[in-house]
Amino acid sequence: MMDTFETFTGRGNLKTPYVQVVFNHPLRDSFTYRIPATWETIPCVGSRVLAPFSGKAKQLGFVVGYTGHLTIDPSRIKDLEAMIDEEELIPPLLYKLLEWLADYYFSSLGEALFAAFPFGTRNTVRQEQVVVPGPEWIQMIGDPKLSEKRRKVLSCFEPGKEPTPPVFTITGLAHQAQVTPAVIRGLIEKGALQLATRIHAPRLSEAESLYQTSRPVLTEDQQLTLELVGIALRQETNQQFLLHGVTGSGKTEVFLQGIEETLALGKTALVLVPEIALTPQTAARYRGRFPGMVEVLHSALSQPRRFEAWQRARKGESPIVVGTRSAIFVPLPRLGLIVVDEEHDASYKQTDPAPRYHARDVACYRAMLEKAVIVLGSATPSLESYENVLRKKSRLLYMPNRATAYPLPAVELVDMRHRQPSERILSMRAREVLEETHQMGLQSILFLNRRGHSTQLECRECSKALECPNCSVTLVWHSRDLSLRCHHCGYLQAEPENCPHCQSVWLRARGYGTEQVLEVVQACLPQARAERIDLDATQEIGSHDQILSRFRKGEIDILVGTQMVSKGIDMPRVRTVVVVQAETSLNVADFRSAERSFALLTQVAGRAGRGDHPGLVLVQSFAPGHYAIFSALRHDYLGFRRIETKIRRNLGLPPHTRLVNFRCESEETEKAEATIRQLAEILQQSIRVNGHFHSLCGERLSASPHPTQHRLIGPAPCPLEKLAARWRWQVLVAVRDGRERTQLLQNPQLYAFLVKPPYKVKITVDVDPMNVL
DNA sequence: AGCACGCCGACT
DNA sequence: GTCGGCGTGCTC
Repeated sequence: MMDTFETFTGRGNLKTPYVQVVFNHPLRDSFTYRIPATWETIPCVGSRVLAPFSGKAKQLGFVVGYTGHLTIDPSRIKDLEAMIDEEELIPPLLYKLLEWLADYYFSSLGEALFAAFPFGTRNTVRQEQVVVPGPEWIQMIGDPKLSEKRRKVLSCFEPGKEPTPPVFTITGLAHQAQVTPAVIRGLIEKGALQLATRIHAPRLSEAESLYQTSRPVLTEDQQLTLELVGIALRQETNQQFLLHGVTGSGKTEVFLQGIEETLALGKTALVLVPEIALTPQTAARYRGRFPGMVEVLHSALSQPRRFEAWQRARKGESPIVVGTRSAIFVPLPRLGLIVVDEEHDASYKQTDPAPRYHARDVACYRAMLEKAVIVLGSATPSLESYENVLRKKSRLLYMPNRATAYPLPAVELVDMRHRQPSERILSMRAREVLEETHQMGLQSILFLNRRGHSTQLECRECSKALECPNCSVTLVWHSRDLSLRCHHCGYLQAEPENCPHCQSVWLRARGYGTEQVLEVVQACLPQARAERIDLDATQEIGSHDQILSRFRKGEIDILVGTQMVSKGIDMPRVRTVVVVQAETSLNVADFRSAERSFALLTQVAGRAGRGDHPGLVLVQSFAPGHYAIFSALRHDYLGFRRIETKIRRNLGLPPHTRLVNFRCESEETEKAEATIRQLAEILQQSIRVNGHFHSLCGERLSASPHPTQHRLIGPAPCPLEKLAARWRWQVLVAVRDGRERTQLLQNPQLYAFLVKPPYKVKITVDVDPMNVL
């Protein structure tokens, strides 16, 4: 397929009348279509076509190649319906990247291509109708008999009015002039106004002008780092850097000036940011520095908007793109620099629909193909990225000093094992500090990674907790509407009067979440204005951004929240951060839970003391001896890494190996289990180590006598055994490197099993999975 | 993944 | 008697 691709990227010279097309479904086969004889040009590889597929449906597909001879009965071949893109939508290098991606992450090429082009199944080219003055405008506005309403509309286009030149949509103009759209249509008929099509109207937002900044003076760390990145950029070869900078060391400024150098070389730059961090402020900082040159791509954008932004990037009209995970596929021409900010963040890994890719890793491969420089930035680099430094695949850039006036905040541990009953949620020390901070006229943040009021409702008689009927988790009690909710499948029920098991009326709430923390704060400090920011609050009150901007303006004194407070808050008046229960994320059943906890604690602590006051961080914990917690207290990344790396090595887990997770789900747990055992059997057979096979279950972790190639972990029920009424089982395979992984997945017996799974069982393959064990 | 064809329950 | 449930197998 690749050689035909090389030959026929251009068009017009095709001798063979058939194209191969893939669709957005898991089938790996391409489908052959005839190019209608009437077509003057042929569609090129990486462009979209409309084709009749499966029944009477016309489906959008991507052209992936051409062929002259048919392998199936010619009478089954159908004609293409239409050509959607005149030119290739996916340029050759990006196409190559996606072929690699489909192979690496075990998805179909169609899924990969459609993931890179996330604009639905219809052609989304949209041109906006705008109103502009028509030929009769001058004469009409000069007419003294002109009606009041019409005059209002026409005067919107007088010279000197904002915006210049005046551009309105029909509804926009109607709103501006306080008339109905009918008035405007009347004026269009008269020729006083006319319609024009506009592709795009970039406007400088308020936030943007707020952040319009000039280059600040760099710290020594920043200067050195920038110099090294600059040298790499000028060499125009692929080079990978890991920028390890403490919170507040000014990584973003390095990125900004790196982009400046990139643009000066006539190249373009791509910045990836994690999902939650993409508050308008993040993008505004880039837009402010490079007005009119930045496209922002994220999930909240409407499809037409996203498509427009994508097109402008593709045509080189906007040389900078800032975006979340899927922005890694934006076809910027002459890509010179890729930045992956907060590279350790798990939201870069796509979990649900295939392809289950990791945008950071895709970025590294893309940088290689494009001969671009890539900078991964983090205050708490992932072990994988740090390992790449040790293996010389990547170069370390270290910024140990804060760029702000104050050093890293003092972190104080509050050992909750020795608390009074009254201090169940907030220790006396925390109450003191919150009050003191409030009296100083400064702000505080309380962090707890758990929504709701109480984590469970438990019967006092039979001591059973109420569980979700669809998932294997307890229901969380929400005080707002006295409801019980499942945080996984969205199940909702009213608080019951009796225990469903023994009918007892004695139900008690146990465990606490952000709702209860807020209650405690309000009870302790009634004089302070405290509010909550979590998924529920953003859905009830208003957007995440609204709450944050009120916090910034000082309308809120104390903010209680989940992960949402850990990012995107860079506010000078925050003195105190309280981590309500540091070990919550440690209890998650996953081998990365320590790493995630450490990163989260470091991240949250970094919110304090960014202005003119030294910061103070209180960490309340029942497990203060855990290395993730004590390392975070001391801002000791390297110490943490040393311990964690050793543990992972002993267990044969990443970064020393790579994992592939095979998951089975079914309505019946027996079916899922039986299937996963069959799968494990196939995997076991494909392990060619003279019968040496190491099963790794729970505690029984044995070091292998000789280095084995692959090793199975499981099969076992998934950490979330039942989700949305489906039972889940998994088996993990640890392989040493990418070559072994390829060998494993190319086993034809395995492939056959995966493509045709048993009745009513779904199998998913997750390469480099994030939430396992 | 969709979607059509195909064989068994509660409705006009 | 039919409308429609979703089980299963195919899609150039």
